[in-house]
Amino acid sequence: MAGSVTPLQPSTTAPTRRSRARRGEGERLRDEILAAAEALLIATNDESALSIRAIAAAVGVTPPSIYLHFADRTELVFAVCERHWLQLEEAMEDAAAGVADPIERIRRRGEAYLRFGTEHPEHYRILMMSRPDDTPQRFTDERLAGTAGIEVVAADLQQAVDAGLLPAQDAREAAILLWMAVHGMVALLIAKPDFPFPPVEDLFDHFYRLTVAGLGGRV
Amino acid sequence: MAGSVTPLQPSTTAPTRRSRARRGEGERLRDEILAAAEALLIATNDESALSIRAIAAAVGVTPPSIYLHFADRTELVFAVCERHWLQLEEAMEDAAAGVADPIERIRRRGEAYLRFGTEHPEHYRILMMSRPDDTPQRFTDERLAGTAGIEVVAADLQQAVDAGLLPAQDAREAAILLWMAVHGMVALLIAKPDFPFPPVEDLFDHFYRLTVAGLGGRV
DNA sequence: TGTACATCAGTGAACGCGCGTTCACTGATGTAC
DNA sequence: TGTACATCAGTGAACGCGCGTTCACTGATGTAC
Repeated sequence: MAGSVTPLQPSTTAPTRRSRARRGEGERLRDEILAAAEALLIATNDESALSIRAIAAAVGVTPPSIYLHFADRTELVFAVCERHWLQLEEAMEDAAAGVADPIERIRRRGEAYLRFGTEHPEHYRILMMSRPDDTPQRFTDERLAGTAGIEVVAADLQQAVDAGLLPAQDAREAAILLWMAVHGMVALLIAKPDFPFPPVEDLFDHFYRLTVAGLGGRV
Repeated sequence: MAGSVTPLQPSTTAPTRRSRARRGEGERLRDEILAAAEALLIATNDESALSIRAIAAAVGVTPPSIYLHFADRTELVFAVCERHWLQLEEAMEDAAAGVADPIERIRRRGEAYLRFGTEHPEHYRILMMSRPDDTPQRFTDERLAGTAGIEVVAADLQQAVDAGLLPAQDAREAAILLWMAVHGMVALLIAKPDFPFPPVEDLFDHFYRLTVAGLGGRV
């Protein structure tokens, strides 16, 4: 058909006839590559669609050009992820900002985490569900703890304990437990999208009440 | 080096000089293929190592022979998984067998689930963490619910409610929540093996106490 | 104002790889007569 | 007891694919004189 869409074709996807960057503007391509990669990831919801060739085609450039800006594919994928690391961290921070009750802060962070995961399943998959060997080395574990909000949640828990809202307990371990639990929600929702789960809101609400009660707080 | 091991080489992996099956014993190869696939999966801990060619080599047979018994690669991988589905179900059943207290039964099932996941990470990954499109159609969602123990755990929860051990609640939804939480533990332990998690036993114990308290039971 | 030259963003063609799968075949095994 | 034939477990060679990556190059852009 004449009018049918042929994706991955530069003509439709990329700025018509990309013009070569001027001297000193080499970084422009880098941004375009990242943007195209991100668009591809969102459109296909499939990390394996992020091939050097596909990205190059989407940008409207030949594959070797990618290597002008990234050492290899892994680095590129990492760079794409990095944006989303930050986005996840930010979403959690924003959600908790200005809230006085430490337990409520935790709830909001959890909600933001859940929302991020369900709204960006393939990003979440890459960040948290991919094979360890595929994960670039720079994703250090401290970084991970930070992104997952372990430290801040532990701090909030500690504050709740100090305020007498929760009984004394190992805040860090509890924070890890919460992370694992909310990760389980996100991960299963992503991996089994057709499974007849109850509505996410109900699940999260139930989960939250269960958790707070479990930690010894008043629901 | 003369003595170095070259894996995936039939000579070392497979029965020396596999003899052709006799008439009517065609099924023998099918079993050998599955066994080799499973061995490969365990040895490499990597689903992508399960290529038709690698499996054929491990069995000591040519790639096309695989198609005598499996329609395609997906079917083969599925057949490998099927064994582990059953194994997981069985492990949970065995763990709960003969225990009178419904809450204790749930705990044992959870433990068994956790152990299965940590001991067979790649199997667990395929079953529960892979992309939905990669999952063979026959993995229906009812099947999944059964394997994850949703129904039996829900029944135990209901029994606990009826016995006055827990306050009234939606048993099925609670069971799904438990599944999600324990899945979160397994999935993160698998995906982030280098992360400094507290010892698994501590985590599970903490998790169990939190859960029971959260559900309204006495810890 | 004009020209030679250096710089640098990108190209074009090719490399070798492992993969799933197909196809026409071979040759041992068993069976009918 | 012997032989022709059907069956069936497996083979060997090849297909086309998309991939990451390398290499020598081109040609527009800017700069020095």
